[in-house]
Amino acid sequence: MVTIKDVAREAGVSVATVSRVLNDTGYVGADTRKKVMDAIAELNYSPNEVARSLYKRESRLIGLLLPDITNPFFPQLARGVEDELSRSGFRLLLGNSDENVQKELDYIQTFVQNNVVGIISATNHLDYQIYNEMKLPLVLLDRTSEDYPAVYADGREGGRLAAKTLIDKGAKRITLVKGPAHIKPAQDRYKGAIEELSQADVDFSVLSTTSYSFEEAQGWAEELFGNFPDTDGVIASNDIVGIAIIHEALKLGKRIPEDLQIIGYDDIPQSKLSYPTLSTIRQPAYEMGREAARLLINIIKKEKGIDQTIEMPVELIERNTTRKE
Amino acid sequence: MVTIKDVAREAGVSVATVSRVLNDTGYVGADTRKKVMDAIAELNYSPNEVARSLYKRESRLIGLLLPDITNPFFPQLARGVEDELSRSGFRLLLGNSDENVQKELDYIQTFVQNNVVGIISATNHLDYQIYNEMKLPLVLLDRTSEDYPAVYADGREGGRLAAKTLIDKGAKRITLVKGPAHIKPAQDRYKGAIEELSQADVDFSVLSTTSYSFEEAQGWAEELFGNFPDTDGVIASNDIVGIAIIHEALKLGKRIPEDLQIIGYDDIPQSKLSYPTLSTIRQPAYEMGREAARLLINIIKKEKGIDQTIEMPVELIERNTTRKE
DNA sequence: TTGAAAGCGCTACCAT
DNA sequence: ATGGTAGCGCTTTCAA
Repeated sequence: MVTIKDVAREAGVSVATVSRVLNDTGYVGADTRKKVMDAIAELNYSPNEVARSLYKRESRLIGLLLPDITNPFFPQLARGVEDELSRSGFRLLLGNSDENVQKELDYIQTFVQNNVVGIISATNHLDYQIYNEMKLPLVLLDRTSEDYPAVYADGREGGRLAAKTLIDKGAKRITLVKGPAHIKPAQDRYKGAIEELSQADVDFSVLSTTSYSFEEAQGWAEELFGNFPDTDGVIASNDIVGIAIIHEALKLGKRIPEDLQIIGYDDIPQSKLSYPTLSTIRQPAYEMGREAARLLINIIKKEKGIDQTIEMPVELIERNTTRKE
Repeated sequence: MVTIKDVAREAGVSVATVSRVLNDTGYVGADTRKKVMDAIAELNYSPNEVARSLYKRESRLIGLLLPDITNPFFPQLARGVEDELSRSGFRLLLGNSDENVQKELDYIQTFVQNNVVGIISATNHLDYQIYNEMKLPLVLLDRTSEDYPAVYADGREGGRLAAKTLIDKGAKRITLVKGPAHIKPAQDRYKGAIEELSQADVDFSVLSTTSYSFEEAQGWAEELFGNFPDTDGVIASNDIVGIAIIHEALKLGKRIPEDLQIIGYDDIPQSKLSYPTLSTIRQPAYEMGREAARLLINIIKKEKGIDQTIEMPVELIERNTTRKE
């Protein structure tokens, strides 16, 4: 390992001087600078971030806490975060919490132990207690909050939009799939949809579910048609569930969208590869990730916009599981 | 920030003693140990990993380099890696390379600068030069290699299996979708399929593609039926492309699997949510991730099995895009 | 404009 | 069994 000492020796100067050119701080003579630069190039030196971090008590690392990267909504978020962050030279320490408080705490501890300079969390379970105690900048992602800066999509509006779309397109017996109770954004959508549904001249029922997972999605779909066989419009809790419902409906011989309309939520990439392609409410996941990263960087740099809360717009994507009318 | 000094003071002992109980090294009297433990609990102390890392010249961090987490095959790998790694107390520094050499180099530099104790790379572009120069333990994932320990699925066999399946089930005019040239595992599959195809009594054509992405998958599908409208069996380069092909085929009014059989590759979670559900060759992505992590940990601990190369089995998953017969 | 040296929090060696 | 302390690689005073 080549250290700052080696560079200093090679350049014939002190380590202090090398540090100065490295960080572009304080006075350094032009020729001295050149000697140092040459030595750095010669030795192919790059500074040890750990030593830096120890002295400055902050690293160039940012902690990202996700429920589960295996759920296709989150890679998009993560990618947005990473792309934006790396523009400012930050890197990502990643953790999946599985909505498990202990795992979440473990990761937060790791983050703190490694001097991360900020945290982005898309987690749903934890109460703020722990976040309050640590003094690190925190941005919540895919999550609203009174207490912390947050980036999220307008779930209430999304729910309304989903319901309104189905109503406008003539669905009369709508089934609303209610997402997991502990996931806040899922409840927002639900509420939005209920608002719209209860004011309209339609029948509607609710199917409560407890997960978004691939494994269970098919089960929800079966349950749905078991309980509400004559439904002609489904508001799915997300695209995965929506796609599972398409699948089940086709198996039962229903015509989509003639007999049954379906609208999803999220607009994950594969929703345009379903057959028929899934109409859905789009959350701009990648952009949400970027915004969260941007916000966190601002906070770190103590620039304007701190404590901001950014609500991203939601958008109807009309594909082929809703009628053209 | 509470440091080892604070604990020492609180417990009325020296920092050396605290360090000993922390690391369970050397002699510590039972009562002293208790005092220290109490002080740690009292102060809610947890050691600064950065300081540790600086002294020991190694952290508890491992670098994971992926082409693109947004491609649904990789989250599975990543999750397997993370789950296994965290059992041994390691954490993940994540980077997406986009198969871009510069990004890859940047991440490797970050890894080194942060004293990671090992690297797992699922990248395709880089020549080994850079990996050779750094002395860190490296495990290649989803990638074969003469020079490094690697975990991969048997692509050759997978390709053969895919081809054999279609042949056995009576496809006569098969189109083989060849994956991106720079992706080694894609070429292995291709070769395996060619082997089988060229020995069988079937017509076959090849469609060359340059990406696996969602965005372009539909384009490949259109091109496929444009060039080979009467094909009755498609070996897709992966599941995403396979699903796009289902989609396009249905649009063209083809019956699946009566007129057209399709077989995918990977068995990503959403392949069982397509309609019809996609028959495919399964790569055990999650397990591959775990194996890679396990292997790396062994190497780090200098245990047996170093330099191992682990070939994971591939498996035919029969769903509804192939005939039952 | 430059260098010497203290110190970031920790581990491990050498004493006792 | 315990404590003192050097040193990991770096940054930042303070002096010169």
